[in-house]
Amino acid sequence: MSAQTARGMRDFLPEDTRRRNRVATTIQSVFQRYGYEPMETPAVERIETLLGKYGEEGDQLLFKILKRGEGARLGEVDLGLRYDLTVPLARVVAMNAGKLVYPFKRYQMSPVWRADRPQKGRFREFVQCDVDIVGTASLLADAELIAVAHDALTDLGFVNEFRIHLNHRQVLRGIVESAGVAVDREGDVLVSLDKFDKIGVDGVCKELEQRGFESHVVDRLRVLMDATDANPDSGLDIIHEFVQSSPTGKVGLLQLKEMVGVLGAYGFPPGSVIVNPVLARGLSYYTGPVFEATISGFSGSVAGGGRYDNLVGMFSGQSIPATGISLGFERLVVIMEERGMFSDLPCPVGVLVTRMGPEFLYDSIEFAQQLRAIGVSVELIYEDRKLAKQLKHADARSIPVAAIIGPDEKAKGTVILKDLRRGSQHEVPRADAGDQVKRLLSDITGSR
RNA sequence: GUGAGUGUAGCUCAAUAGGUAGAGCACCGGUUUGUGGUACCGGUGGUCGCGGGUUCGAACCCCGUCACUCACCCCA
Repeated sequence: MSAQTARGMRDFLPEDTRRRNRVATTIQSVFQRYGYEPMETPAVERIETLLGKYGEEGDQLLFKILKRGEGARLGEVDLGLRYDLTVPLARVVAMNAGKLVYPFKRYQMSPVWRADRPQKGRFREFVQCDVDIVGTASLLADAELIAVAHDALTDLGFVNEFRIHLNHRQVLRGIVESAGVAVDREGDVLVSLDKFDKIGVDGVCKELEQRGFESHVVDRLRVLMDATDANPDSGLDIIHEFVQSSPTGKVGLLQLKEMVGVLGAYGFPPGSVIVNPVLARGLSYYTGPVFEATISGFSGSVAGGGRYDNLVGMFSGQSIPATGISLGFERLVVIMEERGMFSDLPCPVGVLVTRMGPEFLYDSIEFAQQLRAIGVSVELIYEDRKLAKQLKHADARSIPVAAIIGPDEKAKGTVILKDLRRGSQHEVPRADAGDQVKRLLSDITGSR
C-alpha cells in the first residue's frame, strides 16, 4: 500500500492552504469590486459537452469516466471531468438563457482536470479563476477584463512585474492572409508564431520551414517578428502595415485601436498593457480580442483569455456573444512561493494557553474561553507536559503569545502573558487580560 | 505521447575501486520537575523506490518496472 497522491494531484497542508486562501481572497475581492458574482458548476460534465471544444489535443487530455455497470466492462464513457470553466459556462448560459440578466457577469474559482504530464507550474488538477461577461459584444467588456487581471496581479504584489499582451483573432487572420497562407493552415502558423517569446525569431522561422511553408511566407512573418521585437510598444503601427490587404484584418485593427483608447482611460502604467501582433493563443474557440498575461522571470503565461462569440451557440443554436479571462491560480502560487511573497502571512493562532497541572486546568480553560469570547484565536494544551515543552509547541506553530496560569497566578487571579517573539512577559489581572492580549497581538503584527 | 535527470532516516544529503549504511536538521529524553527560540550530553528511527540478474559478497554493476523532477508537445 503506498501513501502517495495520484500523479499530478496534490495535498494541501494547512500552510499551503493558508497561502492559497490568501491568493483566492485577493483575486475574489478584485472580481467583486468590478461587480462579478460567484457561480459554480459540477466537476463532471456529460462527455459530449466537453468533446470537440478544445481541439484534438484537448480531447486527448480529457479525464473520462467509465459508465457504471455493464458499460464499464466494455470501456464505454459517458462523463468527463471538466477541462476548463469556460465551456461549462457556455453550457450554463445555453441552459438558462431566458433566466439570466445580461450582461451576465460571473466569476468561478474551481479545480479543473487535464491528463497532462506534470511539470513546473503544471498539474493534473489545478484551480482556474475565470471571469466572464456574457451577452454583450461591446469591447468595453474585453477592456474591463484586462483591467480586472491588471488589478488582480497588482493586488497580489506583482507591481510593475507583469505585462498584459493584447491581440485580435481577425488581425491574425489578416496577417496570415496577407502573408499568403491558406485559411486551413492558419492554425499551424499561429501555433508557431505564438512561440516567439520562447524560441525567438529564428526558432519560429525554422519551425515554419519544417512545417513546409514557402520562403516568402516565412520571410514575411520574419519581418513581422523583427518589427515586433524592435518596437514592442508599436504593435498597432506594425499591425497597420501588415493587414492593409485584408478587410478582416482591418476590422480587427479597428477594434484593437478602440480597446487601446478605452484602456488609456483606465490609467495603467505605460507598458503594462501592450498590443502584441504575435500573440496567438491556442484554444480554437476565440473569435475576437485575445489576451494573455506574463510575469517577468517566468516562462509561460499566468492568465489568458479572449472573446468567444460562437461557443454558447454550439449548445443552444442561439448565438450569444461572450468574453472572458482566466487567471492561472497555481502558477501564481508557485511564483509567489518562489519569490517569498507569503512571508507576511501571520500565524492563525494568537495565543497558546498553557497549563500547569490538573488543579489549574479549569482556570486555563476559563481563560481560553475569555479570550475566544472577544475574538482571539486560542489554542489550549491537551497533555499535561512540562512548561518547556508547551512553549516549544508554541514555537513550532509560530504562536506569538503564551498565557501561563500556575499556583501563584491562580491565587492572585492573574495570568502571565509572554510575548514569544521578544521574550518579554508580564503578569496582569485576569480581568484586564483581554485588552492586554489584543494590544500585544496588534503590536506584534504592526511591528512586522 | 516524446526526451533527459533523480530515487538512501520524517527533511536535506553523504558512503572512498562492489565488503550487509552515516551526517546535519527534525523528533524523544536529560543538563534545568514554572519558561521556548541559543548551548551541551544521550536516544529512537533505514525492506538503500520495487522486481529480477551478475558476484563469495550489490546502495554501488546489468535488465525491467514504478514514482518524482525538468524540458518538448500543448497549456493556466
